[in-house]
Amino acid sequence: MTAVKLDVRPIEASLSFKSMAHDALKRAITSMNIYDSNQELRLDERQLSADLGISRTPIREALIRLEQEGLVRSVPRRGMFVVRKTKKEILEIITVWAALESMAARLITLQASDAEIASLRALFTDFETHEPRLRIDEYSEANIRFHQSIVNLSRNHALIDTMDNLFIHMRSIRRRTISEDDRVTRSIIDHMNIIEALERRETDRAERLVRQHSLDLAKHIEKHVTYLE
Amino acid sequence: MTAVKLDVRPIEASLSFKSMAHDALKRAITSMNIYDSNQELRLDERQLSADLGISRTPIREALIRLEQEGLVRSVPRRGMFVVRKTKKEILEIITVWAALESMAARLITLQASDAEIASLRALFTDFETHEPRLRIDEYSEANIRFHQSIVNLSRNHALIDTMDNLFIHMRSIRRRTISEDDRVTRSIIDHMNIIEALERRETDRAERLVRQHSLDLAKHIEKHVTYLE
DNA sequence: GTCGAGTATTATGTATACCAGATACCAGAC
DNA sequence: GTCTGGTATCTGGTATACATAATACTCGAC
Repeated sequence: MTAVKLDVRPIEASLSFKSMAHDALKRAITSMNIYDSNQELRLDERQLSADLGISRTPIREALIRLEQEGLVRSVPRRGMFVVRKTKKEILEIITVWAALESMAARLITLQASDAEIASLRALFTDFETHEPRLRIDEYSEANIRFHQSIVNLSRNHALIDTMDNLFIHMRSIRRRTISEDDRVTRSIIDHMNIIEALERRETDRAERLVRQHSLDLAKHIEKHVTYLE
Repeated sequence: MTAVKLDVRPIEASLSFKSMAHDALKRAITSMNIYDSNQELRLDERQLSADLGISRTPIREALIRLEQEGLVRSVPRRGMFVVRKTKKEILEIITVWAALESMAARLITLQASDAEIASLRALFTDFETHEPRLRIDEYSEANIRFHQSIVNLSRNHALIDTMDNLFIHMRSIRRRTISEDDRVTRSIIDHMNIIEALERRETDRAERLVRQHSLDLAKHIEKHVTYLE
């Protein structure tokens, strides 16, 4: 007697309240524009508990994860506060970003397939015929996808995970700065140069271009961004 | 009537059970040699609760932080397990390490004072007259301090924090590999070259040397380390 | 009206209770 | 003896209770 083999998949086991609360809070925090107001943004555990319909325990556990991710800060006996990054901190993050993404570029020239590199170019084909400045939101999204693709193509999970964490703090900034000055044109030129270097497997040049592209953003923010303290 | 100004410091407010449990567990995990046994290393919350003399709540919160740091992994409804990094994961971490430390070297050439750079050289003066291979433990510590100093001199807190996290997983590896082959001699030569480049403010060369030094460690581990799965 | 001490209230930190899933154990069928 | 299914126990996930620090409020002195 032999048992029938049913084609079933494992049940999604990660629906814990803790992780759901984490996702919900993360989304809520990243989508709110924390730099508009100047008030201290305290998170009331009981309030969140009521809003999400679960007890404080999983919410506290979610908040601790958010704290490690740098989205909130715990002040003992006072509560959790949404973190507002200072300009200095943003610049530091971009510097780390530059280090990691330029390493990703190195790895791509050494390990990625031609097809994978070609997929980067595909992200911008839409904008060859249309003026990107007229479709700034779309371009901004393509821009973000470009940078994430570079990281992902590195095939280095430690690097990908570390960048994900930094990315949280950068997304809003990138979207905001892309519409300033003539950064769109500059950005496209940079990207095309980077792709070219990757295609030609010019390891050092690809690394340098990616690093410089990020550090240029840092310079721009340092000089022009005023809404950070 | 004017109030007297007493010279008092803020009371250490971070003596929460949560943070104490975090420290205790972190120390316990990093000091145990997780690669000696092959068993699954599960952490029993109630056991820890009894051992530390506090309730499960702060222990769970400490474990969540450890999970974010990559020291333990939570399996839903099963518990927390001490993470054993695979060889592949260690190599990935070293690659990220290389990216960050080489960026730190860049920053040092651009921003650090001569005195700060000189302090790096001082770490090794003890070993100029004495044969380092005979004092391998001391040299290993100096070696670790050297790398940490480079990171710290970058003055970039985002970078420092990120590296701290990676460092947890590297300390045991570095100590173990330093005694193999003739890596000590190689290591000293590399370090001296790095310091020289920093002193001369040769940004690109310093960056390249630091990166290569780390990637060489990766190559060595890839080729010779067998105790990682 | 302003300041300050004392009190009430609120919210976090911790402990405990409870529930449901996971594991271990046991008994019966074959 | 081996396998299957049932049952007890254990353990993590969540809810709740409680204690103490932090805050808001009140009221009286001046």
